Amino acid sequence: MASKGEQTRMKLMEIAEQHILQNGFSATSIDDLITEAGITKGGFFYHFKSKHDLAQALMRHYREKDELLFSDLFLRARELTDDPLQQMLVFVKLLSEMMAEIEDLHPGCLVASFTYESHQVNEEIRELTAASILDWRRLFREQIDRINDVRPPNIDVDADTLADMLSTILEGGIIVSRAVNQKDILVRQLLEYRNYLGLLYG
Amino acid sequence: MASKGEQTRMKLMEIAEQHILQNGFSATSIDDLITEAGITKGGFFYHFKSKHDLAQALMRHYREKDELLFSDLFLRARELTDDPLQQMLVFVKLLSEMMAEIEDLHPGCLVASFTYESHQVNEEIRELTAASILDWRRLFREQIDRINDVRPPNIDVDADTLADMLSTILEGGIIVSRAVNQKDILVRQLLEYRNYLGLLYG
DNA sequence: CGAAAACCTGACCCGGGGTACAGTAAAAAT
DNA sequence: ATTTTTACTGTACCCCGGGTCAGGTTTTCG
Repeated sequence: MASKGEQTRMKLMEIAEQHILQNGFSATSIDDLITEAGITKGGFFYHFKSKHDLAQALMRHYREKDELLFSDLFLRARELTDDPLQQMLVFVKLLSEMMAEIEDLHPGCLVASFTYESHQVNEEIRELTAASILDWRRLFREQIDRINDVRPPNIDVDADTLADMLSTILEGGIIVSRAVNQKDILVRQLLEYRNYLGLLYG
Repeated sequence: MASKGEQTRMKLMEIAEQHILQNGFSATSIDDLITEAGITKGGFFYHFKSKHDLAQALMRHYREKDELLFSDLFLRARELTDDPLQQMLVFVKLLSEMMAEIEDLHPGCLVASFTYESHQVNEEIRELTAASILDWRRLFREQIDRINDVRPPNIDVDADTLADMLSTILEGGIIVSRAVNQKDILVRQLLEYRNYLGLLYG
């Protein structure tokens, strides 16, 4: 089991994620975090040597977490069907269901948070946000290549662009959903991506 | 011509927009703005009664500006063709070209900035961000309705969702472009929306 | 049991941020 | 030309945030 220190560290990271998604990185004060975590300033700086250090740890952690999540959803999709297109359609469906099931508040993404505060974070964090997006591109693109191996698309599209489109709709859908305070918009947008794939390969 | 006060006010708003898009609202200090504008703190508070007041003025201004811009692009599209679908395709094309032409830095959107700092801004600003998105929905939806009047789509899609998809791709495309530092991604994503429309009504 | 390592406390520093306001210069109005 | 309005300047205030540090407590492990 996790040591006491690891638990506190994790707790801080979870609290920080929520704060950053609602308030942004700059407006997330260490005071807020430690108050909610029930520790003191010294305790915070025992775990993280600075606020940026926390942000880096956060990005690293959620990059891994997303990789695992997406891989898992693909695995589940591949158990249901052998057709790459169907697998992709199931993947997006599962993803949309996950998004719908986030109970409290709206879904958010640290990549977007840090991107809109890019001048407030250091180079390592910017690299991590870029790396996350490129992870997703690679993962989605692999599946799209598999689809293309089975049957060509009805019109000529760039595989990377089609892969990025899913990230784009995720990030954009989150913003539009939150801006108008309607959670179902994100789900609908993801399903619209499915429609596009259907027409492209149907 | 604009009075001296109006000019300074505008200058402050322009500087503030850039700062907010790069650093976020919370990290945008009044000191930064007045230094760049060449005035002092007192001068700032002559024009805006608070930082939030500036943010509200900004959102109001850019909501109007976007409305005008989008309307203008539609007008230009309607001069080129009478077919509603072609008009929409031209509109998106013009929009993508505009985005490509922003010389310095990457495109950004205040709606996204404020959305990811929603707990840092007041209710009026949140209402203005929602109103902006709903403006776009109405504008895009009107055009989609015209397309549907001419010919039905090949698959059943919700007109509002299809309208929101353009906002989604815009917002998402901005984030993905900025995150990986490749401006052409946004353009490609917008063109992908065109492809979708093409397949949907082709 | 005892020592070493891990974990945390709480007071303090320092710079910066938003705000207020009294006074001043420049522009506009009469 | 004089008054009035507009557009500021300069300064002082207070709080808040990131970060430091010397020491205290709790775990872990031999």
